[in-house]
Amino acid sequence: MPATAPPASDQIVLPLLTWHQTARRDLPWRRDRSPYAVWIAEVMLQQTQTATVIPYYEQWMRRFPDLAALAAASLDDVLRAWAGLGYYARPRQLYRAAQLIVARHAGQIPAARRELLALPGIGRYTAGAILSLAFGQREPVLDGNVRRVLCRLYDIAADPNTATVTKQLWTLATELVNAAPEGRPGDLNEALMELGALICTPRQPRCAACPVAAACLAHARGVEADRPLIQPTARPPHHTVVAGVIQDETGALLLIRRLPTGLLAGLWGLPGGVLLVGETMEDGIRRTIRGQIGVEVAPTALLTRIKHAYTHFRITLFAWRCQHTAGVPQPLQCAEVRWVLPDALPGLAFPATDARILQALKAAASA
DNA sequence: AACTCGGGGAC
DNA sequence: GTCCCAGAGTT
Repeated sequence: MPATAPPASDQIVLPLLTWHQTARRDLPWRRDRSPYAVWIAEVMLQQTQTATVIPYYEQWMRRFPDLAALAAASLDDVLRAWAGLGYYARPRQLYRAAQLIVARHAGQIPAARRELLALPGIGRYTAGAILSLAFGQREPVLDGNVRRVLCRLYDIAADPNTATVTKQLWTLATELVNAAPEGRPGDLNEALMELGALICTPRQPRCAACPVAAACLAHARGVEADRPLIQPTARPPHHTVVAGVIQDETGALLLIRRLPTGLLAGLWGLPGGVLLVGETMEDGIRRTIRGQIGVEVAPTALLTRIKHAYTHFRITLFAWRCQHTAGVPQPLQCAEVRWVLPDALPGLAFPATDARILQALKAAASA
């Protein structure tokens, strides 16, 4: 009997919990439901897929096994553990929050929604996840998975990212967690997310295996493939970026540390920048490096070319070997500049692009 | 409400 | 190539 009306919470909660008991994946952060473990995992999982997070999470928990270890670390340690995972405001906020928890909450992660939301990097979703998964509280979560699941179950035909629909979805998520049996709000929230990850997927949802297909309004209407409604997105701009690989006679590399705000904040990298329209790569290298660290260089040979997509633009990055011809490096448009021997590179946090250039350099040196 | 902020898995 | 992921903060 296909659904003809929006499902009642009771039609969803028990089938979902029963399904979840056997379908639930064994993920590293599910073996430890301590507030610290949940917090770290949830922040790492923000806009980041499970498979990407797993190795970072395991390494992080070895390096910073509890909140005291994180609070006692240096920001550089924290950024290095995060390097390559993206959205680098996250580790900075995690670190700041750890210090605040020590100062305000005697080192214990607070179990109150208001206090969690007051911490940097913890928004409505992450607060709900910590409160329900670690503390067993009846608080809802709404992430990308739950958003999609709810848009299908209730056949919400409007743009799901508007404020109106988002509010509606939070209300639905609240109703569902309120209908969970005593002591099961965390399981219910996890089951909703797990359903979105395993069954109610963005493309080709596995409705035949879905425990709540009978209650799903979009499925009954045959429109599950069109929920949630997607709106066309503009193509992001493209930039050409140049970077200089500058080595002195000892083999040391000239590296910069990025400013503490903005893109890739606080991470290390090669000097360089975005090419102007019509500018040659050689001119661009000389100009950007002069402005960034006040030295004159002469590009000699192209080392490698890398294509990379950021959130709002794409780049093609050309890394050139350069001769340092004049000037003492100084941090004009960066936080720091330093000559670094190859052995010391593992001690610095690099974004993915710079890590790839350094890998190419290492490969060329050993060839 | 619009914009910023990475990187990669899956198709 | 495209879509989108256990989102949060700023303007």
